[in-house]
Amino acid sequence: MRLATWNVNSLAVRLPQVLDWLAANPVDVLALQETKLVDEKFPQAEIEAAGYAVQRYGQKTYNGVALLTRAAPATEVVRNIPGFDDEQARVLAATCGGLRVIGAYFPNGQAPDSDKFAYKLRWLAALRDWVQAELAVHPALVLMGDFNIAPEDRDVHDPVAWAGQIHCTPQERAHFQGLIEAGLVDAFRLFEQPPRSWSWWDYRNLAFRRNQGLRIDHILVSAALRPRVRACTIDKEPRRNERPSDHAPVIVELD
DNA sequence: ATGACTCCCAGTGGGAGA
Repeated sequence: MRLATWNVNSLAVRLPQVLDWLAANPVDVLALQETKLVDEKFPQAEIEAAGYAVQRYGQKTYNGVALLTRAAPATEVVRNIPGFDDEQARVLAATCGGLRVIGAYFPNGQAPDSDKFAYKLRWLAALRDWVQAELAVHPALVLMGDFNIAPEDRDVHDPVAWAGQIHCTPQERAHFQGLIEAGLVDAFRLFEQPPRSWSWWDYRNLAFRRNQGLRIDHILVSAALRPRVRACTIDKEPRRNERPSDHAPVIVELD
């Protein structure tokens, strides 16, 4: 079984790339972030024609998430974090193929002294509490998405320049560790990986060509799933496309 | 270096992303 997460930075723009990618990489579950589409405008027919069932939760202009599932239907669908009042469409959870899958677009936070950062920290605290409760009910759980957190300095192309900046603050990293302490493991770090592995590269300044990026897109699996993890990789190919997303897909393979 | 690029909704610019 293979699952993947990809921040597509507008599904309206990136739909052909998503369909191409799924044809070449027929994962069982694909979590999308930053679809930037209200549900009525979601390209459901095109994706269903590619063999995937669709769960989507979007809004105009910003945010928006989806879960595409092949073969196994998604059930017990939850939108956003229960009990956390949020006008922003950031989370879809569903049960699929015996797994509890949470796809999430974590808040960016903009700057450490901003209201948006305070919202990010509140959101992260609510997510942790909810994930803990979900783990008690669903031991086989995957949390994946655009975390907007670089967990360690080795996840940052220039840790000195990024020190204390958004994605790299001690508060954000402590929240990432909180998810680990809740019983999840970073699937990417279960394996030896190429040095300077990133999942996002700035559109500006030839950052992709120079391989200057951050690893902020993650797949976390529960302890019960850890023995089943066979591989976790970042697929840089779509970042080489014309008009690419600034993020690359991350893929996990389970027995 | 208050930059750079891309997307969106707007409306001939500006916010947001990361």
